[in-house]
Amino acid sequence: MKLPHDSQTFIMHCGEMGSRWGFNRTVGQICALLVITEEPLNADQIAEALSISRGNVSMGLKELQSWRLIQLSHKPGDRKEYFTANGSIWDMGQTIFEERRKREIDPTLSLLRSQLLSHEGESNYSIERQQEIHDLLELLTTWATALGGMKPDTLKSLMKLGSGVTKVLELKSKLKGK
Amino acid sequence: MKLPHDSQTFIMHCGEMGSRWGFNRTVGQICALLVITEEPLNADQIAEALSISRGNVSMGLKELQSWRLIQLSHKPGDRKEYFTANGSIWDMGQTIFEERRKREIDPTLSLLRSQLLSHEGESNYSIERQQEIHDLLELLTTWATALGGMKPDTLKSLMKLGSGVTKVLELKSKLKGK
DNA sequence: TAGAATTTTCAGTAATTTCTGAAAATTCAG
DNA sequence: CTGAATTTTCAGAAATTACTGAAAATTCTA
Repeated sequence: MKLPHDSQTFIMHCGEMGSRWGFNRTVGQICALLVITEEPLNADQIAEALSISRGNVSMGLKELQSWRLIQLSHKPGDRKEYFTANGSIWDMGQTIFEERRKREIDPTLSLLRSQLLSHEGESNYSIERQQEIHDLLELLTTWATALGGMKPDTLKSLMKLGSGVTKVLELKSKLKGK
Repeated sequence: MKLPHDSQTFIMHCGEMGSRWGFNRTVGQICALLVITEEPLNADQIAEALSISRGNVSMGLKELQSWRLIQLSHKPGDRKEYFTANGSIWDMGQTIFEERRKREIDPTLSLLRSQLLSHEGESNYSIERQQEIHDLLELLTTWATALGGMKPDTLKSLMKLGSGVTKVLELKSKLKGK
């Protein structure tokens, strides 16, 4: 399978960015390939398109499944497994956001909870700071969950508000004040 | 310098999480140490507290400065450089958020812009998808910039709204409708 | 300006992560 | 069941990233 030049460029870029996004080069490339390809692809096609080993593709697909970013499908009369990107770009964005929260925030939140439990009442600079981090992460998590629960369209209109949210906030606090 | 057990635990945890947060173990540890320590520390103290080499501390501090997460200070009659965490936990959170946007989103946005420019008018599945990603990232960036510009308190009250934002959104669209 | 104090750099080494390819496991049609 | 098709696993190799420590550079004092 020969890919057009711009697809190549995009896939290679995603490979290079992969590690910054929380996975490795190959996983980034496979994900990009599936996103810009309309038809489902099987592992052999992916391996050939990206010139990587069959085993590596298998591991990459497993990883992408754990991120809930790809979807498995089958073709009649073909025993191979085929894969496509899971949902719209927007859906995938939300999924990545959510998964990263789980991997990057949850473990720390859980550690801080236990730290603070076993030092209840005590008070020194270190504990106070850990408390502050805990509170920030907790707030962030609640907020992220709220956003994650929104339909893409609602979320989109919220984001389009941009800094206009401030005004809406003021409005709200005025109403509440009465 | 002997650190209390809970500080050790926290620092080691941050070291392990470091790579998920976009830097390496040592950088995570140094950052954690500075966050939970009230007094400014110099490079030798950091090296001793974490049992790492002087050179490694130097590199780590450079990295943390590039993230704008630490602040340099001096003591009268002491030529050494001392470091503290830069701002409140909340400030640091905002800084990390912003820096990560620069490192994780901006490069891709810029690549997609040029891809789309050189394929204007054309239309195939791959290009369409790249366009969608571009639009999502652009929206995200605008939104992030708006949030980044808010004072911590404003942002905090926005986040506390949680899913309540939806209601405010409805309110706004009603007002606009009139 | 000399030289002591301090920081930075970087070559070499250590540790970690990723990748390959072949063998093992699984799945499924007949 | 059998065995061919397919996927998964994983030991070892390759590539990448992180760390050390000593030498070079810088900064400051006197």
